[in-house]
Amino acid sequence: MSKALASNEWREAKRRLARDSIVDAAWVLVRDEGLAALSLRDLAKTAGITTPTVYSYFESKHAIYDAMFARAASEFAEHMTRPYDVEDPRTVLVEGVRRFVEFCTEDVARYQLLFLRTVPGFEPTPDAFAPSVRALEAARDRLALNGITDPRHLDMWTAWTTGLVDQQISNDPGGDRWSRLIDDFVSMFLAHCKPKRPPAKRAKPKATTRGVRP
Amino acid sequence: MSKALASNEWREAKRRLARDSIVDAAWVLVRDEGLAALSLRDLAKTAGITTPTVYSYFESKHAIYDAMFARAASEFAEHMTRPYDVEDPRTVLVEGVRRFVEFCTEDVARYQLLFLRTVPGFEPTPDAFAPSVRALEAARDRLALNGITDPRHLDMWTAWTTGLVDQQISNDPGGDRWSRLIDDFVSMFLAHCKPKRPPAKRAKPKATTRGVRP
DNA sequence: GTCTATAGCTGGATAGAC
DNA sequence: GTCTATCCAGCTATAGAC
Repeated sequence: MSKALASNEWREAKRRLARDSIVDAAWVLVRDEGLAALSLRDLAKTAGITTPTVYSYFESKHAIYDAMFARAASEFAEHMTRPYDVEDPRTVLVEGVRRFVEFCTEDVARYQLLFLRTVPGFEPTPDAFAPSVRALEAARDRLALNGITDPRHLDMWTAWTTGLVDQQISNDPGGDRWSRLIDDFVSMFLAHCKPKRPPAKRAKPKATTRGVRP
Repeated sequence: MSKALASNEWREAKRRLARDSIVDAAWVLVRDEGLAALSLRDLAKTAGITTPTVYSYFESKHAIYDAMFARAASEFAEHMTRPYDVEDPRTVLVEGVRRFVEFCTEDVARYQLLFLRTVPGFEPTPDAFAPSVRALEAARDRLALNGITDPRHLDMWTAWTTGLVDQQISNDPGGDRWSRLIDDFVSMFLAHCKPKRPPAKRAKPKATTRGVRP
């Protein structure tokens, strides 16, 4: 019976690999055709299979977008929570934004799927979405490291970082007209939001934010 | 001959009206079907005509998007440059952001067309685009009123205002979780960017920005 | 699971009568 | 300018043989 189990595991693994390679192909396609231009015909062709075969791995086109979203979200979480090799809290903050901008600008299609919700009727499933929440929590931690725990301040943080990326991508793609403002922005933010004295320990500074981006 | 001329003008006016009513119908449709969901069949039906008739007013679907863009852009310019009934420079600034948020949140489809460029192969023509530039210049003026003329600061301004709108629409549609942060944001911005003393007159503070949003 | 073949639909755009 | 009728391309998804 252990043999049967092993065989099952083997099957599962193979299936996962096949699914992954379809998702690979999907990303290749959307990166140079645009997110909305994804068609199952092209996808099958790029993946080296046929359309019906795609349906034996995903039950619909939305399921494919969901798998793409899941991968993007976990890449995002991984990219943002990777250890920061600096000790100064302010530098950690700056580095976090830098990573965020880097992540978004290096693959605009991924940015669109993850943050802009531009696909017609698509909503990610909670499972696919989960890693994004982790990334937001990491941002909260980086702010807390600087003594910033007010949820309003976290909202201000997500607002300007998001806007920075947005302007960089929309109005100066490939350049650094906005990304070079990061340091200035962080100074402005800390000057306004950081308590002058190390704050007395508070009971439950836990914030209940619903937003997504770091 | 003056009679012939008048007749021509009449014809032109009638044609403009017909075009306008098609654009009306297009906006009605996209507002509750989504921007990408616009189809010429539905559009014709909503406008009370047939598909070929649409083509006698617009040479392609993109031309319709362009007309929609033109209207949105001029509404935007009008909304942002309407007289500000306050005298305090800071209040003008706050009021400007308020108007911007209001404009974007009151019609998300319009916001998407104007700022998010979410329609596949569509790029607005320069004519359609022109009013947006006017709105950006107005924002620059409002900042100058506060002694802020550094182009970098204008870029920071567009970044955070954009991000504020973006977060408000994406993560709290219909609410005020981000829009209520405007005043706080403006304080932060002025504290960091406003010169402490009225600045000596500079030679050519003229900025050369390419961005779009106020 | 994988294929060939195709159903079934919707899209943008056009021909040609009136 | 406006219609009826239609073309043709693209799409998602499925039936059925192997």
